[in-house]
Amino acid sequence: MEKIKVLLADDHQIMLDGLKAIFAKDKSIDVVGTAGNGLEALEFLKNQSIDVLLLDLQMPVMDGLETTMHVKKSHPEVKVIMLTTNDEGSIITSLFKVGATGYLLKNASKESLIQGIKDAFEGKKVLSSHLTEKMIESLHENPKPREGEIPKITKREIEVVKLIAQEYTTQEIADALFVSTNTVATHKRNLFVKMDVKNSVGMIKKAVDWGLI
Amino acid sequence: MEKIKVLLADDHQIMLDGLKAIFAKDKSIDVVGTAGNGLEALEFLKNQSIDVLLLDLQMPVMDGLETTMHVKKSHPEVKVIMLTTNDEGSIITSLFKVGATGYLLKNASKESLIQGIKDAFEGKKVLSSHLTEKMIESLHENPKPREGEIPKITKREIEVVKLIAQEYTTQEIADALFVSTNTVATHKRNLFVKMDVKNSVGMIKKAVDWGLI
DNA sequence: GGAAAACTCACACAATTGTGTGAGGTGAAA
DNA sequence: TTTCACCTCACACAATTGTGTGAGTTTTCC
Repeated sequence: MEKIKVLLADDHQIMLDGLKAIFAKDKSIDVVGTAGNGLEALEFLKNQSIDVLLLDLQMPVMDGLETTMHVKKSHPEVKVIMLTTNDEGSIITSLFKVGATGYLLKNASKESLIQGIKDAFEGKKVLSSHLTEKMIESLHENPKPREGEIPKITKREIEVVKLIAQEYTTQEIADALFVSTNTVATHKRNLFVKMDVKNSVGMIKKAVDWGLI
Repeated sequence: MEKIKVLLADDHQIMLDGLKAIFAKDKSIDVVGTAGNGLEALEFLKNQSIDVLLLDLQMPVMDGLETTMHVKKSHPEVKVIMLTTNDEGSIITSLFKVGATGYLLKNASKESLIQGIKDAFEGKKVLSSHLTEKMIESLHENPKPREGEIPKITKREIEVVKLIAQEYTTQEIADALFVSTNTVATHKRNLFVKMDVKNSVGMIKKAVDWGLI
């Protein structure tokens, strides 16, 4: 089997040494070079092809995010794994948007680093387990706007809400449901009170929040 | 080290045998019993304590979801990993809501099954890599309602959108921004055209979609 | 330094929304 | 059988929104 060619980029020499030591023990990974910042990494790529780029997020001269953008533009086949100390959720979105393949924390175990590189090489997305945790948490936090605090919305009212969300006017809703505009107005009136909002805009926002529509 | 006590629950005997065979090779995992459905699993728990419950989602008599609820109520310390063939995103939310620790696909590798049990035992959340992929994808799909198709919304217009979303009336917006109501009306007018909507409700829905607010 | 884009405002009018109040009918639950 | 939630409707009026048209400033950018 061909070895996986890896380039390391980090502005701390100690980190580079540590990573090299870790990967030296694995016979399927070959560290073909190191770089002190993103710019150096790009230079390296001009002369030599690699499979995986292990990239520190925080670097002077050119940080991980910017480097990723450039690398994916000039060498789209290279898998980029971001290595970082922090675990801000905010950055992660833009990270994958620019084409990164993975995101690992620096305090990850040797095994997960090695596994991460192998996974990335095979085309898999790589996420620090810590991040996975976070994502799961957000998963069951979102659809929970405090169970008990959602008032009872009746079937008919939900129909009205949905039509309002589709930009129907009161008249159009009345026609669609075969009732008078007065009835629709009453439903809206009741909904405003139940949902504690001032107008249709607020209503639709809460409805989305509550998963009503 | 104490072995991890695992109970398997699946309505297919073959599956149970297969799982037992897989775990037999690992010296830190001890399969202490098997069950053909959720009810049997609950019965088992009355007499013997376990660490991890590997549970099939589709089962007669009592399915995985319901079983999880009962188990977490009577034995909250037990880690439940759901095992399933399908990968519907829809179910996964409720799964973690009722307290499941993990969610793995049946076509997962032996290694990931074993690792999953170990991770769960240590209190980590476990997600099939396949699912992780999906989550990552959704991560950078959401904020991308077709890049090019989002029209240019100006700074001022965004301010207006945000205030509308907060149920401000035109008059209130005018006061907040120190401009006349006519100006606000013009901004709204332009926004309706740009965003191709009929009224404020539609506007706020798209604004949310587009990540404007 | 000139064009284009963004922001501002006016005025008038139609359309729609939101509010207040009152009330009749129906089905399900107690 | 009586209560109660839900759905229905009326009428009137205030408030707000949405539209049409035109135009004067300021920023921004080439």
